[in-house]
Amino acid sequence: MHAFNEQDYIQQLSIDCVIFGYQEKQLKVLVPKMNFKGDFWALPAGFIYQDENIDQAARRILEGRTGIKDIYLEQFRVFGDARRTNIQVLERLIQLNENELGDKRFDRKEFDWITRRFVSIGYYALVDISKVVPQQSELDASIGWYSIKELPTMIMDHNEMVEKALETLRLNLDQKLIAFNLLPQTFTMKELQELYEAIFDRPFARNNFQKKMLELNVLERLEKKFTGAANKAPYLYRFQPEA
Amino acid sequence: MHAFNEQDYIQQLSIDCVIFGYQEKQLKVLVPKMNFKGDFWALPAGFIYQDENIDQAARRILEGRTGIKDIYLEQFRVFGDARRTNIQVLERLIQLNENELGDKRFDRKEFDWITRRFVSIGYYALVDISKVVPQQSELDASIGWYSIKELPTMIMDHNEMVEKALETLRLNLDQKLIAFNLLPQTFTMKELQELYEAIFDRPFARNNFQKKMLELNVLERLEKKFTGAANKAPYLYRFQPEA
DNA sequence: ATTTATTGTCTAAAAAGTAGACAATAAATT
DNA sequence: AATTTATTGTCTACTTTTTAGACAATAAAT
Repeated sequence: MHAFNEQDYIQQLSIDCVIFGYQEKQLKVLVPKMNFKGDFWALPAGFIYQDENIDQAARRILEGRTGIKDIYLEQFRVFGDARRTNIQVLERLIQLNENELGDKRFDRKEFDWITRRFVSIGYYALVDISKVVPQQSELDASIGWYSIKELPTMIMDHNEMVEKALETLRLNLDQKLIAFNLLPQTFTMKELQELYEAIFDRPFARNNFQKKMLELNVLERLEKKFTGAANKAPYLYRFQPEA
Repeated sequence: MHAFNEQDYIQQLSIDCVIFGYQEKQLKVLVPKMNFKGDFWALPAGFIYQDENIDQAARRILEGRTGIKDIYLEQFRVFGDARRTNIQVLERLIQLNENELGDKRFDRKEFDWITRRFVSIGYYALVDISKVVPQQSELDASIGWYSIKELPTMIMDHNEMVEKALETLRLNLDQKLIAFNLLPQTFTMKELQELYEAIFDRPFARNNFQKKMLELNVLERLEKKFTGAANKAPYLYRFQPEA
């Protein structure tokens, strides 16, 4: 672990990540809760090293929280309001944690660095939850998957960020075949449909959904799945990269 | 004019603008040429004041080059390669202009500031060329509208930026009715169609194009236009904000 | 008054999307 | 082992949208 050294990073520029996952028929977002008194939820975030591409930085941050190397990710927007700063959050945090902090108080230099106005590049990522081993950082009290419909109130503009990320995800889904990144390698047509329904928050017609997906010619049908349920076993499909 | 003071700006973060216009049935981009020996074309760009929203900064830069206050603009992407720096460009520029520069040589501090790695937020803007009075800055030898098909080779990654901007513009056109920003207040259906053809670089069927546009219910038909041509005079249309 | 070039719009044909129906089938039940 | 059950896979008819062709309307030129 490196000591924090502001010179290593680009100043006043950060990356915030909306990490989407899919579980229990719900679209979820990975949100750490900070290890302080008071309810401080914040999206996984980080800074950019001087010698690092911004996409690399996003990957580093994502890997740090999910343990996964190869993650589908995409820029979706820059948040650059002039009053966008951590200072109110940090002051409230310090106030609530005065006793506990003791000599662990923030270093003055670091405090100044981090309380300036920040421009943040928003990335969203799509991951297969079953592959994720959420990595708690030292600053986290916990880290968990929250349904998009029951997100905690996060610091700053992080809730708005999730909204914008979801908006972009929906638009991109119509053009790119990226939903598969949220599923295990093999899945049934029903599971795929339920995923779409979770993302778009609306039902799809089963027969037509299947037709549409198969017409894309990117799904490979495998041997049957034996679910153990009292009915016909559905096929398993696999996303077929490059026919 | 303020003296350059690095403290006023966010460091290592810039804004580059792709300003689209439409003229002579071609989609064009406003590109200044730098006032130095050698061919240095660079997109209109600038930095962000500490107390300024990034969108405001983009507007300021745009107004400075076009003289127009109300401009349609949109973020389209962040360019953040680790090796993204002005230094090669500036070194070549200084080399080519050694004699001319004389004591006008760059201030050391300013040079250091500007040659660091930069992350740049790309904005594209849509303007009615007839309203634009291109504003040459002191650094410009000229500023002109270049057809998207005959762009000069610009510094750094600016040509790639234009490509990405056009890509985003095309995608957005399918969803938002923003093409009108490129036209004068009134226009004929044919002019609108030719604009779309210039943007998408493909023909549209006249009858169906007209039907589609009218079905959007955002065009107000005005009195006829008298073109002076030997044929039926077409209607003039106007974009109708909010029915 | 006639010709010309282009615009505005109608309609038919093709394609895409939507909805209903039913056969197939794996497991559970009898 | 036959029957029942729940769900999957697919077919087809219907609807809507898109595309293509055709033609009347008309302002200026002849």
